[in-house]
Amino acid sequence: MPKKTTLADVAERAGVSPSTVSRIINGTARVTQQTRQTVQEAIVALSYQPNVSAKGLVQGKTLTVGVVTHDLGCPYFGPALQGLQEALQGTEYMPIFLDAHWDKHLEERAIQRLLGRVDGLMVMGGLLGETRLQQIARQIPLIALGRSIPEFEHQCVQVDQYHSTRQLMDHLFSLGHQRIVHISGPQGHVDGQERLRAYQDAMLNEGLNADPDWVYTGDFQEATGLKAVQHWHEQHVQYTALFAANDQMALGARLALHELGIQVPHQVSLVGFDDTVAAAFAVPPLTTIRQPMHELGRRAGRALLQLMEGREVRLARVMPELMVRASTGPVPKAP
Amino acid sequence: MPKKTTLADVAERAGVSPSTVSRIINGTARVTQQTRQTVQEAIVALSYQPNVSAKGLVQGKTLTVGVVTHDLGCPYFGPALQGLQEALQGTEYMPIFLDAHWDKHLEERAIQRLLGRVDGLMVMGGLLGETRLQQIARQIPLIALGRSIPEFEHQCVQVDQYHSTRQLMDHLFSLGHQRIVHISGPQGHVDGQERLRAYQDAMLNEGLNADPDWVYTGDFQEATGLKAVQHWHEQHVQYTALFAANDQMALGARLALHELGIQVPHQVSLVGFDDTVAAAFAVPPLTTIRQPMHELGRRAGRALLQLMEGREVRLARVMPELMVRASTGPVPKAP
DNA sequence: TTGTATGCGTTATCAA
DNA sequence: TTGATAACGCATACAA
Repeated sequence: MPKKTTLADVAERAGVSPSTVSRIINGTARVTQQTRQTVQEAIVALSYQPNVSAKGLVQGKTLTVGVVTHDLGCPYFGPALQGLQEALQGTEYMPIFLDAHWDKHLEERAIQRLLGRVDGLMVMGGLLGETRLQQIARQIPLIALGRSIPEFEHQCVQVDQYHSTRQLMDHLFSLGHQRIVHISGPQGHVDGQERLRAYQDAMLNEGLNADPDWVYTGDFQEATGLKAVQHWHEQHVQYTALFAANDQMALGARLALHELGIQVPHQVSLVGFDDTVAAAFAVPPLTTIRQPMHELGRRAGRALLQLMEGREVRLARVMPELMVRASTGPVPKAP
Repeated sequence: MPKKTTLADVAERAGVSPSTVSRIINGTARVTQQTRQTVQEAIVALSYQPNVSAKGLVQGKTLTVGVVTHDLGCPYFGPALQGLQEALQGTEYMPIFLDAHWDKHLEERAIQRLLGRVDGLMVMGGLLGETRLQQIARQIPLIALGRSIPEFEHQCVQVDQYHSTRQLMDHLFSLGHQRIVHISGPQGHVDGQERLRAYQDAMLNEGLNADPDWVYTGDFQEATGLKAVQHWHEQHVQYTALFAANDQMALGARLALHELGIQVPHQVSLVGFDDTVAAAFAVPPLTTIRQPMHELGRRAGRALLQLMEGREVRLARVMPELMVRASTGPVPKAP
């Protein structure tokens, strides 16, 4: 194992002091063209790599940011992670990702481990309570994606869940649907609850008595969508449209409908939420709400950088877009 | 910003020396029950968090590992990332993920940035040449997932691409298929090339002249699967089975077939590779090769830990499993 | 414009 | 069993 080259090595080779090398690397002070040249060459010749630990220690930073997701493999967060990474491009920061497996305690533990190890934190979704998030926000630069933290709203990249869901419901109403069932998100999930509330309000507003049986509590996984449809089938629940709180469950439901020989959209219209890649390539392509996660991730990343520089951020709420595709159609005539 | 509590603070409060505190935290030496008790309390009371930079500096480690993927949002790698994370659970290591956007130069740059910043490296897939990987492996503990590095085979988590593809082809042959087209992976991708080679060998072995038009060069993205089918349609290429080099392209192809009114599997049988979640929930569910990515990620993570401890690793090749689902059926009788 | 000296928080070596 | 002390590699205040 060859001993790592340090600033001192470079300095020696270039015939200058370590501080000069440091200054050249960081652009902290002006130096003569001459010395700069010599030092640059020495850096290349020795293929010098600064030691992050030392740098971090002296600057009181770690040059990393922490990202807590529900599930690294989740198609919903993927683009957001990429966007974040793009934002970090060109900076000295690198992201550490940890997932919480949809478990509140694991989430807490992940954050606990991350604190004191990163300079900034990003929470994607998340089940943690608002008070806890407030505490964290006071402790460390924090950006939340898909959550609203009271007193820290400007540090939250928010997508309007409620109104876009209402828009989705209006789309179904306009097609004549009245018997609309819903697969919701898990209990603690804020966005999921918003979508549920919008569904309920929309039904109420349309004068449709929302049968409690029409809501099946899900967990955002494909398998649950499948189970929900089977459940309604066994209970002989009749419906002409199914709104799943995310695309993954919608696609699970879609498979179940297929297996039951129920045609989409001729017998049942199907809608999801998120617009994951799989939704666009489903058969038939899924009508859904497009959350521009890539862009949001990038925005969140930039905001986090600002926050870590001590600057203020003021993030605006995003209105997502309704993507009408082939999975929705007019309500069937004869039952 | 309250100044961070340090070892010294804890020591002062507990009335002992910093070294004692350090020893207690790391279990480096035996201490009396008495002092241990006092120190533990001080740690909790001050909610002390060790400074990773300082620790890293003195130990010559960074306590992080780097992971380079093609695409963080890719459904194929998600489970592997989770597995890796599980392996790191309970250790002091945390993962930094960087994606290379399927670009060789970005991959090189990502690795460059990671070197000197992490204690170990994991390359998932990747387009980098073997010689470069060898160089890297000599420099830093390296585990490759889905690649074989000459001289470092035992540091590679490998899945047998060739024989499993042959198995897949045999499945199609046994159903009577002869006109089998293939959407391949990108040029530089080793696994993709293996699958292509197996396809060609299988066809040859079956005495079927593999029309060069039957291979469409893809890039592992959904959209390409769609384009391939459109291309063959325009060229009036006739086929009864389509083998896509991964599930994502298979699902893209599946949508294109749907739009052309071609039934799966009644008119065309469809197979993919990887067994992503979306494949299992496709309509109809996709016949494919299951790569146990979660398990492989975990295995790779454990191996990396061993490597960083200076121990040897000896990873065995994995034989993936053929998942026969509803997207494949007997070759249609009349054309 | 450049060099010297100091300290960041921790672990490890050596005494006690 | 414990404490003092010396690194670790870098940035920076201060001196030249």
